[in-house]
Parts: sequence; structure tokens; C-alpha cells
Amino acid sequence: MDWRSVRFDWNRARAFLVTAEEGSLSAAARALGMTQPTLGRQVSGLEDELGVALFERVGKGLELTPVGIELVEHVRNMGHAAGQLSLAATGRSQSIEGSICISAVEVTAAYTLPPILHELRLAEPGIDIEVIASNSTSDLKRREADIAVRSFRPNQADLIARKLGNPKARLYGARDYLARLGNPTTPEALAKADFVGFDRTDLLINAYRDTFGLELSQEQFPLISENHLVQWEFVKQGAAIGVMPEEIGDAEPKVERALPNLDPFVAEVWLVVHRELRTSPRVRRVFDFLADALTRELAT
Amino acid sequence: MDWRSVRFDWNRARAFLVTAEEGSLSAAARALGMTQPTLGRQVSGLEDELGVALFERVGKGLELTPVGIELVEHVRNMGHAAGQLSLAATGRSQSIEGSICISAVEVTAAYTLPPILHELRLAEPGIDIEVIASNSTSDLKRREADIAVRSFRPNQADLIARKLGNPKARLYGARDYLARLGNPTTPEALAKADFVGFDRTDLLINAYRDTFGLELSQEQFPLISENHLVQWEFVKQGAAIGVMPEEIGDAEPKVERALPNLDPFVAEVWLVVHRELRTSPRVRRVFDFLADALTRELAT
DNA sequence: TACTATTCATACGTTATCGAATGTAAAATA
DNA sequence: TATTTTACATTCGATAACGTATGAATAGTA
Repeated sequence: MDWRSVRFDWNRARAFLVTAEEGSLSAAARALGMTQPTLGRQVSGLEDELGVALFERVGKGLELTPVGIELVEHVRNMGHAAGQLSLAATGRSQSIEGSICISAVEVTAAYTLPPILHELRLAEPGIDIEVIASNSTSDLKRREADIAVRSFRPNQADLIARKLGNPKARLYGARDYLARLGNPTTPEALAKADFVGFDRTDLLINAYRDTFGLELSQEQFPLISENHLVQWEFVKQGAAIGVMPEEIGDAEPKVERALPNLDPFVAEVWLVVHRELRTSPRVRRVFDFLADALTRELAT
Repeated sequence: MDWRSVRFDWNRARAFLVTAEEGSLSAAARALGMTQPTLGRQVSGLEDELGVALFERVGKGLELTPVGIELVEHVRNMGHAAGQLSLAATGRSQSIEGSICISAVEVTAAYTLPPILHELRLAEPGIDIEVIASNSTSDLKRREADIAVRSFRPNQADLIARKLGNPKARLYGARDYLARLGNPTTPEALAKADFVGFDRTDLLINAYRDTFGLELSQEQFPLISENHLVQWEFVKQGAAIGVMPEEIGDAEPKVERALPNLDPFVAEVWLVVHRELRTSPRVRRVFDFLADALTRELAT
């Protein structure tokens, strides 16, 4: 076998890949945890090494040359294989120490996980933990996280999911806000209040009607935020009615259940991990710990 | 996009790949033009980085662990993509300067190419040339060489081939050796001589019968060498009869044609290049130069 | 058994690479 | 138009990687 064609600096190929995908050296540097000069040197080093111009320096920013567009396909293949390698290696790693990344929706990340993860840190000081708080369903297959807490069963084949329970979500409002509304006891009475929502689509209105029997209109959603934590702050400050899991809503003294007799919304909680990672002692340890803690949390 | 999974040192992956394929750190170091301590550091660095044991240090030499066997598949994919990248980049490189690698059978490499390549060096001082002299049909698709001189039309789709001519090969023997045989003038008389051959299979005997009408037996091939240059030395020293292209055989004063009236063996000469590399000015320059020079050589 | 030829591991001086700081230039913003 | 933001290029000291030299251990051979 002859290795002439693989002798070039592979790290420079990585720099090229990330730079091309991110669109700038600075963004690539942020993504890789390196500095912009380093990325710049590596990319131009690759250009010299291959004898081609990959980027065109056009004022501020870079732009792929036609040659660069053609070659980025190949570094993308390299990157894909590198990702597979990393995935398989993490799965086969037998060391309990290292870092792990958990993805969860904002409310879970902010209110549910911290005490659990604190316990985990005490039990396993060698494990470093990173939490990604995002309502977007981050893709485990792309290694954005090692473990994810989800509210639905993922349908991807390579993912292993365990259902932890059925948390109940209820309507909450600040005590003074509910008082101002006259402490409504029927859906019809509450339907005159303001509500917080994720966006301005009809999905939320339909969900309120189907779940709680509340007939609401677009005008009753004056406060919109994609961020559930921001929504909750609005609720706590008495600006509107919002939805929260029981465990979190009941623990907040400023608010109380609106229409406590109403049937709650029954959600699901799934703990998800990539099949490849399941065999790693570290991932398994965290997965089992989370599963245990969250199950207990939901049982109360 | 999240790049956590590609943050590991890709050069270490390359070190792992070549070490696994070559079987030892020392061999990998030779193949990559690095030193053995460097490769050793890179491999163990990757092991630390991934948290897995890739090799088992067993006495002399390394042995892949089960995990290593599994992971080498992925670095092989990386290596394949890296090779594709290098190939495409070389093809797109617009710089005439750089190195180029030419593969040819030993006789061509030793006698035909040197004067031609000397001329080329004078015309293009910026091009460094490497010649691989090998009778094995080195694979252009694996980038063992950029350009190859072949005696047959390659049938791989990605290769571009140009036929340069039909060199004639004849039987030669040292003058004193032919005199000792009584200067044979018929195939029957020459068939009592000794011959040199590539191996001990029947292919050569059949070729002698079909081409020159010589009925030979295994016993008449006391001198065997895979190396055509070694064969030629045997012929020059009067040890046996051998085959050579006319241009080379006639230029050697120590030998003369055996049975000069016999029809020569008509061979073919093809110049071959990978389709991807054809667009490179450097490769194209060398290709055209070689094609021109070899065509003139064969016309004389 | 002694010898040779490999192999991988270690120590140390040198080189090359990296990151922090700074400069420059082009968009976006006001 | 002045200002801010964002991006790439350059410089220089610190650091990490490399190569040379050497040692230890193993497998093959006389």
C-alpha cells in the first residue's frame, strides 16, 4: 500500500471542513474551540499543501472557490467517518471518567436536572457534565448530545429510549392575577384571561381547546416566547396564564393552579441514548442514574 | 451543526490507520516519512483521547484489540475520503511546480526514461520526478503513481490511456555465447540454448512457442528472476538467451540478435493517467512530454 | 546459547505550532 | 457620516510536537 495520498495534514482538512460549513474562520474557531488565527493558518496551509485556492478572500469573510466547492465534498466524507469513529469509540470506551452531554427542554434543564446532576457529581466526581437546554429536538445521531430527555418516543432506529413516566401539566397563574380575574372556576370564565404561547400558530389554540376545553382566540396571546423559562417568568409576574408540569408549578409560591379540578395534560418523558453509546460504562452510568432519579421524581 | 465529534486530532487517526494497515509503528513511520516515536505518541495519544485501547503491546510488535479492529473500519473510511480529496486536489491544482510520480516496468525505467526525464527536467525545472520501477502493475487508482507506462490497455473506467506505438522485442544473446552455440540460424538449433525467465510457470514456455516457434522445456530456464534488469545482465554476460525491445537490445554492444530473421514480438505501449489528474497542468505537461518523447523513441 | 535484526519505549534538545494581542478593512447601524 | 460590529491578517512569546539518540525486550538463526 502506498500512502502518498494521505500524507497531507488531516487536521487542516478538518479546519477546511468546519470553516466551509460554518461560513467563516471565526465561527469555525468558536465551533472547534480554537482561535481564528490558528484556523486561518491551517486553511491556508492546506491550500499551499494541495496547491489549490479553497477560499476567495472577498472583503470581510471568505467564499468557497469552485474548486473549494468540489473538494469540500470529500472533507465532508472525512468528517462523517470521523464522527462515526468518535461515536463508536465513545461507545467502546471503558473509562468511567470523562465528559457527557445531556440535552433537555429548558424547563427540565433549569428546574429538574440541576439537583439530580448535583447528586450525580457527588457520586461520580470523575464525570464532567454539560447540559444543552433547547426546545428544538437536538439530534442524537449528530452527536449534539450523548443523552436526551424527550417528551415523545423517538422513531429513529439507532436510538434506545426508555419511558420514565407520565408527568401531569396544569394551568398556572400568579395568585394576584387570578384574584384580579375573580378566581375563575369554570373554563368559560378563565377563557377571558391572557395566556403565554410559543408562537402565533393555531397549534396552541387547538391544544388548549382539545386538552382543557378552553376556547381561546389569537388576541389572548399577547406574550409570545419560544423560551419556556421566559413564559414562566411572565406567569410568575402575573401577566398571563401558562402551562407547567405539576412538580414545578406547585413548588412555586407565587402561583397557583388555575382550574385545579380540570383534568391535567398528561405528557410523556423518555430518556434517549444512541445505541452505540449504550455500551459505554460512563454513558450507561449517567443514563441509569438519570432514569432512576427522574422516575422517582415523576412518581411523587 | 455541532462539531464535538470531530474535535479529536485527525492526524492521530491517520497515524492509527497507517499503523494498523502496516502492522507496526516502525513500518507506518517509514510509510509516512515520520519517525517511530512520533507515530507511537500519536497512536497512544489517540487512545487516550478516545478512551479506548487500540493496540495490545505484545512483546515485539503491536496487535489490534477487538475495539481497534472495530474502529479501524472508520479510519479506513476517513483514509479513503482523504485519498479522494488528494486526488481531486491534485487534479485541480493549477500550479505547474510540484512533484510527480511515474510508474514503468524496470527496463523502461532504467533505459528509456532517464534521458527523456533529463530533458523534461531541463524544460521544467520546477517539476520534481519520482520513478517507480516495478513489473507489478501498480494501481493508479490507489495513487501509487500519477502516470504509468504500460504494455497493455487498462480496462478501468477512471483511467485515460493513449497508445504510443508498437515496440518490437527480439531474442538477444551475448556474441560469445551465440558463437559457442555455433551461431544458430534456425529455431531448432537455438532451442538447445539456455534462456532466462520471470518464473517457473508454463506461461513463458507457451509464449516462446507461440511467438517465436521455439519448443522449450522447463530445464532450459536455469536462470530465473522477477527482475528484468537482472535477466538482462545474465544475457549480457553470456549465460543465456533473453528477450528485449529492439531499441535497447541493439544499443548494447555485448549482445546481438539471435535469429535476426525471425519475426519480432510486437508489443504495445500505453501511457496512462487517472481521469481526475488529467486536468492538472503539471500532470498534463508531463503526460504530453512523455507521450511525445516516447512516440518519437518508438518511431525510430 | 549467543548473536542479529526487529520492535517499541524513554530522554532530551530543537523546531514548529498555537494562542493572546493588535491591526486593518468592510459591512451593519444609528 | 460617525460608530459599532464582525471578520481576516500579523506579530510575538509560550508551549506542545517532533526528531535524534539510546535502551529494553522479543523473535529468528547459527
